[in-house]
Parts: sequence; structure tokens; C-alpha cells
Amino acid sequence: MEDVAREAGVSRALVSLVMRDSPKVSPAKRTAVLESAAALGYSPNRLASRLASHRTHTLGVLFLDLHNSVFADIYDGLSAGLAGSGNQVMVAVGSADPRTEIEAVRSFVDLRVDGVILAGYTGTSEDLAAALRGTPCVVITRELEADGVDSVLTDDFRSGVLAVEHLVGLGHRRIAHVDISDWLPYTARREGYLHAMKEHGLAPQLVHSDMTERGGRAVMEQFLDSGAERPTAIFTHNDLTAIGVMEALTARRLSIPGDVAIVGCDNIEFAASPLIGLTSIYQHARELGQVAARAMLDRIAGTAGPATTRKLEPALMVRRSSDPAA
Amino acid sequence: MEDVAREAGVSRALVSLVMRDSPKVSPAKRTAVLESAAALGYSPNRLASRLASHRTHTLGVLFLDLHNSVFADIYDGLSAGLAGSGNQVMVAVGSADPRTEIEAVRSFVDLRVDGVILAGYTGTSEDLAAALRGTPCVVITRELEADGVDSVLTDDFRSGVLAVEHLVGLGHRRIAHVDISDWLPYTARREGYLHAMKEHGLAPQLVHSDMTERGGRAVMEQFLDSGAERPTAIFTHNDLTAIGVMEALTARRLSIPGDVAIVGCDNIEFAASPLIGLTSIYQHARELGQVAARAMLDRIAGTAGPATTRKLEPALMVRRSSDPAA
DNA sequence: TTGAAAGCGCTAACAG
DNA sequence: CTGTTAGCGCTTTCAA
Repeated sequence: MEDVAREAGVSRALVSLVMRDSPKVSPAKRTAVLESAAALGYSPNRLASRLASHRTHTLGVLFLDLHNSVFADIYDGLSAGLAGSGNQVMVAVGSADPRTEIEAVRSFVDLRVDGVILAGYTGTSEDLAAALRGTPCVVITRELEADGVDSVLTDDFRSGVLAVEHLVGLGHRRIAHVDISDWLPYTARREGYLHAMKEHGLAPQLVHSDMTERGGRAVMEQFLDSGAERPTAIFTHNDLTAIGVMEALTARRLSIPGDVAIVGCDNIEFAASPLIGLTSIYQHARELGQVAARAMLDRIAGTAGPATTRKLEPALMVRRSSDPAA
Repeated sequence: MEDVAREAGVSRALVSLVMRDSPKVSPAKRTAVLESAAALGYSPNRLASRLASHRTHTLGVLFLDLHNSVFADIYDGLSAGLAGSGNQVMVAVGSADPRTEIEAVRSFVDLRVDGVILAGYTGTSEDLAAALRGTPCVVITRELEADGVDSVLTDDFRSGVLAVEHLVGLGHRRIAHVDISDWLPYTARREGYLHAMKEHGLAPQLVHSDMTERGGRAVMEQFLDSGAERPTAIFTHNDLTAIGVMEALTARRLSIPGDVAIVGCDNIEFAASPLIGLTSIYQHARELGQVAARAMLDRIAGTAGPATTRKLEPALMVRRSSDPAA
């Protein structure tokens, strides 16, 4: 920078202003600086500028799992929502391991990111608040009680209800639910399921799995082998699980939806594929990302008040897996 | 840091050493420092430490597309390969847009990452070299001629050959190939296809698409409507495209592999799903990530010599889409 | 507009 | 082992 200043015959401060394209530089000096910068192959060290300016223009984003394309959708929404704001995104993957997640958040904070966006945080709000140290944060797909932390999610309880209503409407009475292991803080879909089942006077039937295709398949195979009475319909926590369940059923030569109807949740791309035809509850993943981005920008700009929760309405997408006519 | 030092009754330098857990600190002082750090809620500003130490312990990783799970596999390999090395990863997504890609690389370099790993770079090696300014780099899934840039990939030419040999072995003679638009620097699979077709004295038939499921589907629908002679087998550039092609065929009530056999490439998770049953060429995505991580660590450590290329052997995974018996 | 000076919060020798 | 002294490369007053 020193060199560029000398070469262009100006002061370092001026070079700094030009590099951040400040409006208060004369066009002549500006081009002079730009030219010598190009000539010397200079580009500013952003570490230094961040340190000095206390702004990083970077948002840390944590994803639960890159294998679930719902996070790719959220990513798309985030980058659309951030477009033109001059912020960049730094991604980390938590893998549903609270230790890894907190480590990632801490790392973001130590790097002084302007904000942290969590898409799939499975830890506690206390740990999060401690790691955050006041850094603005918005949580996607979950409602978290912590001050200064906004939540953006789809009404998961409602999703559970929607699924059951749909299946009951189709005449099903033995409807099972494959949720994700008890310990994960994503229970609203199950609550919705349980609530709706009760409303209809039906006996709930729960099976625990993780949130993967493989997990769903393994759990369902085990279930089918157990000799337990087979449900006529299954609602799963997410689409990956639903696909795993479908695989298990297919492997046992059971027809879908003839023998068992399936309803997933998330509405990932593959669910919509004619090859899969999975009925699913759309949670507007892309929009979640976009809304979260806006929320974060507001919070960084200081125009946001106390922590808010934004909840989107889920939508049922009927496909072959629950309705042969679809 | 000042405060912590005072509180613990030591110098700032000592605090610094403790924070980086250097071995040359007495246990007594160490715990004293740690305690007062905890008491004061201190954690080091890594921006500052990076600036001062000229090491960021961060690798910038660029992915082509988060919607293609092959990149999730590569990510897994990378993080496995980096585990324990004390490096963290910063992810960006290029979306097959050279401008976005170069912007991301430049951003990494301006942040002084220790190295850049590119999984799906579609630009030129000149642009890359310019953006890199000497930052160590390893490119995955592609062979790039630029000094100091290592390449880690699967032998794509061979993949094309494998696909054709497999189909020819099954008796097919009209074998089409859906590649990705001409301008993308990923032509080896097509070259392999063309070469093998020629070897067998067969006439190649090329269809251009992008690398997405939707693209594959659209292109194939258009192709089927065009009235062109239908091939009995199709080899696609990647699995996403293959799935799109399968969707188009299914929508036209054509059977797979009865009317048309399909072979994809990448061997993503869904290809292996019994619901899809797509024959594919395994490119060892996870291993690519792991090998790339090692290559990068070597390069950073300075133990790597001139630019090298590591090429893995692809493997044919036969499934239902090409062989009903499978 | 421009320039000089004073940091941002840490690390890196080196002397003790 | 510990403390001192310089920076890292930029931004920011603030005065000119």
C-alpha cells in the first residue's frame, strides 16, 4: 500500500479510500491510484482492514448436513437474500454434533464475523449464547429462546398436523411416525402428529430414526421384521427418511401407496422427481434462507428490535406415494 | 489480553503463549492465565493473531454446486483428510460461473487463507493463477496446467470408455451421450465416450445439457419429441443428468432398461438407491477429497515438489438401469 | 480533498 | 521460562 501510494504520488490514506471506493476522492487521483495498484499487483489485505475497521462483512453459516439438499435450498435463499449487500458467507458443517457446532460458532465469533446464521443447530440455547458473546444470530428451522437471536422457521407442528389430516382424509387409521432420535431438539413435527392423531381418536405409533436415508431404511427394515402390526401409512420427519422407508418397503415387495402410503417432510428436490413421487410437506426452504438473510441484515443494521420469530405456513404437496391418482 | 495479563500477574506475551497452548509455559502460570481468561470472558481475536502471524490455518474451498451430493461426498473426504491438522475450512459456491468463482478465490486470497481447494472450477488457468497470487492450490475433478497447482481427479476419459464398453458388452450399438454444454472444461468423459465408440466402429450421438437433473430432463424430452432415432442406451455426464433423463423417459412411458438403458457418472448416493437403481461410474468422490486434503497439507508444509496430478481409477457400478438382472 | 499520527489486538524475536 | 520491543497492513481521527 505504501508502494502504491508512492507510485501514485499520494498518501496511504488516499489509497485506502480509493480501495474502499469512497466517494470523496477526485477522479484523477482515483484512476492514478487504481493504475499503480494494478501495475504493482496490489490488493488490500482484508485481514488488516477487518482488524482496523472492526467490520468483517462476513456472515458465518452453519449447516447440519450437506447431504440433505434442503440445506442447498436454504443456501440459495441466503445468497439471494444477501446479494448486493456486500456481505460474504463462510460455511461450516455441524453434522448434528453439538460439540462440532459450538466449535464452529466459536470459530466464527473469534474471527469476528458480523453475524452467525444457524441452519440446523442441535445444541442448547445456553451453549449458543455463551459461544456467541453477543454476536447477532438468526436460527433457521428452529425456535430458540435466547436474547438477540431471531428465529426463522416453518410451523413444524402444523406440518405434522397437515400430514395426519391428509392421510386420515384418505381413509387411513393406522398411521405411524418415524421421528428423529429423541434427543434432537426437533420435536414439533412429532408433536403435531401426536396432537392430530389424538384429535382423530387414533393411536399413535412412533419409530425412532436419525435424519438420513440410510437410517430410515434400516429402521423400517427392522420394524417390518419385528412382526409388529404394519401401519397403512407412515409420516416421516423428513424426506430423506421417507426415501429410506420407501426403499425398505420396496425391498420387501410392499407397494406404495397400495400397502403403505408415505408422507415426508421438507419437499426436497428428489421428492418431486417422478421417479420418487413422494408426498411431502413443503417448508419453503429457499424462502427460509432469504427471510433469514433479511433478518440478519436488519439486525446488523441495528434496525431490528428485540428477538423475533418468523414462522412460515407449511404446504402439503400431494404425490404418488400417498395418492395413486396424483 | 492486557487485562488478562494483569489479572493473572503475567505479561501479555505469556498470555499469548498460553492461548496458543505452547509447551513452554509453567503449569502454574498456565492455569492462572486460563482462569483469569475465563473469569474475564476473554478469547483471542483471531483476526489480530492471523494478521500478526501470517498464518490463518484456514483453507478456502470452492464447490460448484451444493445441490449435487457428489460435493457433499468431497466435503466429507476433505474434512476427514484435514482432521487433526488444526485447519479449518471456509466454503464458497461458484455455480459454474467463472466470475463468481474468481471472485470467491480472490476473496479467499485477500483473507490470506493458507490454501485454496477448488472442487468444480470452470474458469481458465490464467485467471486462476492471477487470482491466486501464489497461494497454494489444489484442483479436484479436473486437471489444470498452472504452476504450483496440484490436481486430484478420477480418470474421466476412462470413465467414458468404461460406460461404452459396458453398454456394448450388453449388446447396445446406438449409444448416445448427454454431455455438459460445450463451453465447460469438463470434456474428458465425452472424449472417452467418443474414443470408445470409434474403437467399436459405432456412430456417436451427442446431446448437450447442463449438469442438473432439470436440464437432463428438459433436454431429453426435447430430444424424444424431435423424432430423432432413439438410442437404445444413454451415457450421461453425471448422475443428476441421468436421473433427469430417466424422468423424461418414464414420463414417455419408455422402460428402463428395456427401451433405453442408462449409465450415469459420479455414483452419488441416490444412484445407489433401489428406488433409482442407476448404473454409474464411481469416481471415488470422498477419496478425492481426502487425497486433496493430504496434497494441500503437504504443499503447505513445503514437502511437496512441483505440481503433481493424482488420478484415481473409476469403477463401474452396475445397477438396474442398464441391466435388469442386477 | 489530503496528509500525519495513532492505533486495531495480537505475535515474534530477543534479551534477561 | 518471562518480559520488552517492534511491528503485521490497514483505518481513522484530526488538522492542514
